[in-house]
Amino acid sequence: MTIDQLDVMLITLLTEEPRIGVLECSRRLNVARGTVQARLDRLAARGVIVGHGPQIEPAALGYDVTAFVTLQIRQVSGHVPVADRLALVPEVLEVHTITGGGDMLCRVVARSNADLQRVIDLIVDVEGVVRTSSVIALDTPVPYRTLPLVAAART
Amino acid sequence: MTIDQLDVMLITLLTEEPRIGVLECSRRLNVARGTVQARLDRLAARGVIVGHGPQIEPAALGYDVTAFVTLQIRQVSGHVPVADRLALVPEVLEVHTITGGGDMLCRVVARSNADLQRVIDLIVDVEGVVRTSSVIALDTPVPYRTLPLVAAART
DNA sequence: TAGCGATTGGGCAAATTGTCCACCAATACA
DNA sequence: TGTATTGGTGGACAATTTGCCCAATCGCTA
Repeated sequence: MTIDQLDVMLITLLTEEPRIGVLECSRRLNVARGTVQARLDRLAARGVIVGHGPQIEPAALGYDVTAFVTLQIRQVSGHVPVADRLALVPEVLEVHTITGGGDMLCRVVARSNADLQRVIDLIVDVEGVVRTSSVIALDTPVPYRTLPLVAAART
Repeated sequence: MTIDQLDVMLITLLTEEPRIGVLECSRRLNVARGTVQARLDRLAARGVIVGHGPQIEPAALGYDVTAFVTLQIRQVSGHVPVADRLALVPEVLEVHTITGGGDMLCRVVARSNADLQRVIDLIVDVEGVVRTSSVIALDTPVPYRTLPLVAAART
């Protein structure tokens, strides 16, 4: 939870140029290689870095349409079975339970607006879903990022 | 845009075990090393894989609260200047322009509910923002993922 | 049938990794 | 005050991996 300047620089460096290895990092940051390795191990152990996997762009796969779908669910059986079934839909990228008028919020993608209808129909058909309300993301002026947050979190 | 079985297996493998290199991938998938390299280059060139950077968990940095904030903005000057100023707030992780009653949707994080108020105040203070409406994410039964989508997109 | 893109299997030098070690400085603690 | 503990440094080593080259083969299509 405590992040210092070196951690921030390390994360920033790896975010901007993921291909460079530990050795190159240590050269760029003017520290010993062992230090970089230790820092990365520590960040991973603390759960700050949860993975290094490839980041996929759905639009490049033809899924140009992103939408946020708010669900109202039948409260009786709880939200877990609903979430489990939503997870079976590939186009559902994430699901949250939320406060406010709705019960759940899903991010979904689709190949087109017509295809979005199909995806929404899949969601509506999920047992326990009473009603849905969708908004389409027209543009994404700020794509998902965490670097500014990391910088702000430094001690 | 055309993804085949091998691409899917490669992305899956790298997502699950990002540390393994190209050579190890080729061994696991029973293909030549050059093939794996060529596939990765192609996926990157096509924009399917947009990065390999470390994935950061905001909660591990103390940002336990996630919220979605819908904004109504003064339409006159457009949304670009608003988005630019929102981008200056580290706790704003992403911004979309949307259809429906609201004009923009932001994902924000904060250290606590009280801290969320501070972040929302920062957003309200942005020039052009007329009104905000927030929902807090209580739980995330399906965290962000793209693997099922990748599998579904295969030819 | 000829051409073309993709894949294969191999080879090579250079770079990187994983894993040790001893040593030093700062800090916390009894 | 003396003593662990922690984090960093700099170096060493073998083993592995990378980047880059090549010629041959395969499947498909014009």
